[in-house]
Amino acid sequence: MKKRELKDLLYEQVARIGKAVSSPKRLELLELLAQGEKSVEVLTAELAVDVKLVSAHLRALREAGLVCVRREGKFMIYRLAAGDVAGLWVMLRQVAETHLGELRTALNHLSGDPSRLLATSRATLLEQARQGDVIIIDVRPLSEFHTAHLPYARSMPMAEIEQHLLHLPLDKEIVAYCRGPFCFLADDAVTVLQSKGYRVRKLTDGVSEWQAAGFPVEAGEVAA
Amino acid sequence: MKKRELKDLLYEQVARIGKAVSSPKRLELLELLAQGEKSVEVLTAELAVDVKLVSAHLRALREAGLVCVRREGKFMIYRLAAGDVAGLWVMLRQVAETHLGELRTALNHLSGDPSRLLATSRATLLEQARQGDVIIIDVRPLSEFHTAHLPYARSMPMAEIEQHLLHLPLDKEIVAYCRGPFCFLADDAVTVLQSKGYRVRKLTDGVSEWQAAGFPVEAGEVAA
DNA sequence: CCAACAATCTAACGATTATTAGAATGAAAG
DNA sequence: CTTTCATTCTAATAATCGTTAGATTGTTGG
Repeated sequence: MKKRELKDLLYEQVARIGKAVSSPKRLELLELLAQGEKSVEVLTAELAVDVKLVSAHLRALREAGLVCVRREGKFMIYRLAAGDVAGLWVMLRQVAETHLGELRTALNHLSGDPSRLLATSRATLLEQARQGDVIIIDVRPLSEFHTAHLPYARSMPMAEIEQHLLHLPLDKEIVAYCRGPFCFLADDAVTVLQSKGYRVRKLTDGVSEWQAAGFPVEAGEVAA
Repeated sequence: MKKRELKDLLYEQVARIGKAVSSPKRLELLELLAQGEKSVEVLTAELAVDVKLVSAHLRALREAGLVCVRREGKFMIYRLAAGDVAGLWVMLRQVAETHLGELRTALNHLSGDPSRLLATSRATLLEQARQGDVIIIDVRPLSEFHTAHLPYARSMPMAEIEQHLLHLPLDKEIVAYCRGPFCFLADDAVTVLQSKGYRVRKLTDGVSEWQAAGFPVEAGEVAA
C-alpha cells in the first residue's frame, strides 16, 4: 500500500469521530449520556424531537464507537463507550467557548446577572464544602446523582425541589450545579432559592467538567 | 427567547467545531499546523492536493476559529489559533484509537515489526535523555524543531539525515520522533539508522502528544 | 396467539458539503 | 505599468447528511 493511501485511511478514521460530534443533537445526546446511562425514551423526552431521529443519531454515535447499547426488557439503554468520551465533549465545548465569540455572548446572555454565577475556584469550593461552610446541591434527577456526583454534594432534584427546602438551612451559602454550562436546571434552582431568601450561586461545572479539571467525584449510594 | 431555541443555539456553536474536525484533510492540516505556522504553499505540498482545495479547507478552519492567518509578502501564513487546538487534535486521535478497532489495526500495520517502537514510559525516557543514556533525535524539518521540541532533543531532519550521521555515536541508544503517530518520518529514520547498525526505536509521540501528557517542551534556539 | 409498546430499519426529500474549474485579488519584481 | 506568483472567491456538480414518514422487529402482558 502506498504511503498516501495509508495516511488518508488514518485521518479518515479520526474524521469519523469528528463527524459524530458535528451535529448539535448528537452533542446533546453525548452530554446527557455523560450524566449516566439512559433509555431512548428518556433521551427523546430531553431532546424534544422525534424518536426516529434520536434513534438515527444514536446509530451514528454507535457506529463511531462513542456509545454502546444493551437491551433491558422493552427498553434499549445507551451509555458512553468510555470515560474519555465525556472528556472529548468537555474539550470540544471549551475550545468552542475560547474560539467562538458568539458562544460566549450567548452563554453570558443565559445567566443574566453574572452575580448568579460562582466565582470561587474549584479547590476553594471543595475545601469550603468539606468544612461545611457551603452546601453543594445537585439538582439533576436522582439517577444521575447516583451515577456520579461532586464530593459532599446533596441530591436535590429540581423536579421536587420544594419538598427539600425544609432541610436546607437559610444561614448557609448554597452552591447549585447540574449537567454543565449548557444546562438550565441550576439556573432555575438559583432563581427559586433566591426568591426564598437563600444566598445561592450556580457552579457552571457539571460532573464531567469537574472530572476533566482533575478533581475527584463520588459515585454509588444506591439508597433511595 | 425560549429555552429550547437557546439550547439549540449553544449546541450548534459547539457543532461548528465538530464540523471543522469532521474532514480528514482538515485534520491533517491541523496536525501540520500544530508543528508550527506554515504557508498555504507548504501545506499544499504536504497534503498533495490542489491549492484551491487546501484554501477552501483553511477557510472552514478559519470560520470555526481554529486557525488564524497573517500575510507575509505574497504568502499567507497560517497558524493554530491557540494551544488547546493541538490538544483537541490529540484527544480526537486518542478517542479514535480507543474506540475504532480499524484504526488500531491500521496503525499496527504501519510500523510492521512492533520492536521498532519505543516501549519505555515518557518519564523514564526523559530521565535517560537527561543522563545522556539515550539520544533523542527530532527528524522533522528544522523550522518545526525551532517552534517546539522535546527536551534534550537534537534536530536531525529526515531530508538531510545522511549528513548528520557522522555526529551520531554508534554505541548509544537512539530514539527518533516526528509529528506523531500518523507521521512516517521517524519510521523512515528507524529504517535508515537500523541499516547502519544503530540501536534505534521510534517514539510515537509528537510534540503535541508529549505536551498533552503533561510533559514540558522546549522552544526557540533560532540558531541555524 | 394477539395487542401494546419501544425502538429500529427502509426509503425519500431537501439541505449541506467536498471537490473541481475559472475568474479575480493583492503583493512583488521587472 | 505589466507580468508573475500565491492565494482567494464564485459558480457548478456530485456525494453525503438531517429529517420525516411508513413498515418492521422484538418484547411484554393478557
